[in-house]
Parts: sequence; C-alpha cells; structure tokens
Amino acid sequence: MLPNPDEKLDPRVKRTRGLILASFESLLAEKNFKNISVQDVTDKAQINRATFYAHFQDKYVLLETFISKMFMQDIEKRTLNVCSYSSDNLRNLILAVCEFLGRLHTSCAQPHQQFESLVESTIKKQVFDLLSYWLRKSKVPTDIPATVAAWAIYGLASHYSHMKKRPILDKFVDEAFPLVAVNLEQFA
Amino acid sequence: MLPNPDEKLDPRVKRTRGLILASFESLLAEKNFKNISVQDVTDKAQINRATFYAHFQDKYVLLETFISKMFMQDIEKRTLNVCSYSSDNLRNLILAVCEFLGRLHTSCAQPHQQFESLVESTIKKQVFDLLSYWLRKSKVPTDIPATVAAWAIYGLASHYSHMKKRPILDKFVDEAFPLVAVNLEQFA
DNA sequence: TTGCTTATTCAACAGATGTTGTTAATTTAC
DNA sequence: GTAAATTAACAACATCTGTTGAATAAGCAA
Repeated sequence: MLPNPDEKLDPRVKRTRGLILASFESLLAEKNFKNISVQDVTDKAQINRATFYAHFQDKYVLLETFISKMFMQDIEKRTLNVCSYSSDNLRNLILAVCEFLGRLHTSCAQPHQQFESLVESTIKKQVFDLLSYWLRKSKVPTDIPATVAAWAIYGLASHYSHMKKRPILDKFVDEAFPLVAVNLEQFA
Repeated sequence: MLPNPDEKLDPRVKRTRGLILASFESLLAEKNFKNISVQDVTDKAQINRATFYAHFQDKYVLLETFISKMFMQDIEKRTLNVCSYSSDNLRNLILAVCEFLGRLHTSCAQPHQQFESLVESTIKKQVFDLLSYWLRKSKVPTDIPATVAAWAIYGLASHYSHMKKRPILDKFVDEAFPLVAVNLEQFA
C-alpha cells in the first residue's frame, strides 16, 4: 500500500504508462467506459496497440490502475500521517472517499453499470488495505472490522454522492463518522 | 419488483430465453465468466448468435438477468409474504442473501473480479428495491435507510460467505439482524 | 565509446463482437 | 380463414481483441 514503487523505473516505461493513463483520462471525459476501445486509447496516446498489452492486461485493469492512482492522490492530499489509526485519519479517509466520488462523477461521462461496479470494488479494496494497515499491530484478527468499515465508508460516501440535495460535506461526515469509528476503536 | 412479467410472453421468446439462460448456467459451472463468449452460449443453446443480441444487450446484461432470476428463487423460497415489512421477512431476506452467495460460490467456477463486482451490484439493487417496496407506505423519504440497509445486508452476507470457518448460518444471522433492523423499524 | 539489456514498433493472425438487411415464421385483426 | 403486421432467426460485414515473431531503438553499465 504505502511504499511507492514508481521511482526507479525505466524512463521509457514511465513515459508510456503516463501517455496511456493521460489518454484514458481524457477519453473518459468524452465517452462511456464501455465504448472506449484499446484502439482509442493507443491512438490518442500515440503508441502501438501491442505496447498497451505489454503494460496492462486489458482495459479493465487499466481502469483499476487509473482509479487507484486517482484515489491515492485524494488520500495523500488529506491524510498527512497514514501510518497508524487516529480519529483524525479516519475522518479524513471518509472525506477523501466522498471527494473522490464527487470528482469522478464530474470528470467522467457516464454512468454505466459495469464502470460503477469496478470503481466500487477497487476503492473498497484500497480502503480495506489502508484500514488493515492501520490495525496491523492489533493481536486479534482484524479482517472483520476492516471489512465492515470499508463497506460502511464506501456505502456512506456513495450515498452522499448520489443525494439530490447534498448537505455540507463536513456536516455529513460528522454524522457518518461515529457509525464507522465504533467498529475500529476497540482494535486500534 | 414483485409482479412477475413472464406470463404473457410470446412462447418463442420464452423458449429462446430459457435456452440461453440454461446454456449460460451450465457454462458458468465449467469456466470463468471472462472466458465465456457469446458464441459459447449460443452454440450450447443451439440458436444463432444474432438471436442472442435480440434478447440481451451483451453478456454482462445476461449475467445480471441470470443473477436476478437465481436470487429471486431464493427470495421466494424464503419469504412467504413479500408485500410488507416484518421482522420475519427481514430475517429471511438476510438468510436468502447468505444462501444465494453460498450457492453461487459452489455452482460457479471462479472467482473473477469483474464477475464478483457485477453480482454484488445486481444483488444490492434487488435488495434495495425490495426494501423500498416494504417501506413505500412510509411518509418520509426512505431511500436513505434502504440504501444503508442494502449495503449492510450484502456486506454481512458477503463477509459470511468468505469466512474460513463459518459459524452456523442461523447463529450468524441472529447477530447480524439487529444491526440492520434498527435502521428500518423506525420507518416500517 | 562499446556492447548488453530491455522497451517499443510493426505486420499479421485467429477469434470474438456487435450491427444490418433479409428471410421465414408467428400473431393479430378483419 | 386469409391478409397484414410483427418479430425471431439468419448470414454477412466491418470492427475490435489479444498474441506472436522479428526488426528497431532507447537506456545503461563498464
């Protein structure tokens, strides 16, 4: 989760992946995920189609990677110290998920069932990993509270981002926070 | 949700769809969803591939339909009276989701990310629809508690079905039930 | 620089996808 | 009971997919 493995990469690889991701991002703003072909991505990125497959298994894996990176930015903007559980960190995590979904819904021309499903499970996994990381020092098994909390956090955020009349984000999180915290604080 | 629209259907349509669904079911037992092509489905169903597209947009929609139908069977086996909320109905709903996931995991040769994602959102939508239906008489807006409850129910069931050492199902549901019920009883 | 390693390109392939225009069968209405 | 309207079934098409093998180019270490 935490260590960023990007640094010591062949500059050609960095360049190519960057081009692919950027191309994909701009295509998502134009059209449905379903209607984006690998061809489209490589055309806009100005690389060969075979090169794409050297870096990503298929367009679904590309989406996962893209979503993960995008979400990571939101996380890192919010949580200064990601190393261990704190009530502040949790609060910021919830905020980050809400913000991420908001950002996603403005910057993508969807919605599409498959797309939403993949985003959902990608984020839930990231949140789960982060929570597990926070709870790793605990002596009891932590997968149950981490699972429950990951579901709760995403569910709350997703609900927030679909509300017609959204309350102030901070106010919303004030209400949501204790529902999640109670599951975690006994382990952290 | 409740009314079953199958009855007054062209017998040709019923036959064709039945063949497709049956073929798909047996293919899921053999291999990964990702590796099942529309060709495979229509070959086994002994219909033309184009006919498939007259009935389903693509194989993802087929999966949704299949999952919905399968889940509906579990629902109807359990809940004798689906018309309105009762504590018994809710308990049976939770049981039905747990049983469904169990059945799915034994009868399908997976797991695969995409597959799980689509199952998840399909079931969550069905549960949400049923809960909304139960709460429809309420005067206050019910989408919030229905959303939260749908997430909670699926999260609990999914967690149960992934536990290495599963407790007795009824015992598990006894614990899970109040967590969900508290959200609903104030509206029902 | 020289050579070694590895990334990218290109052409070509078999197979899968989704669409379209036509034919044949089934319903419906008279 | 027959004619007209509907629609399932089909064949053929252009496109997309994922992979392979060989040629080229970019990075890197000595």
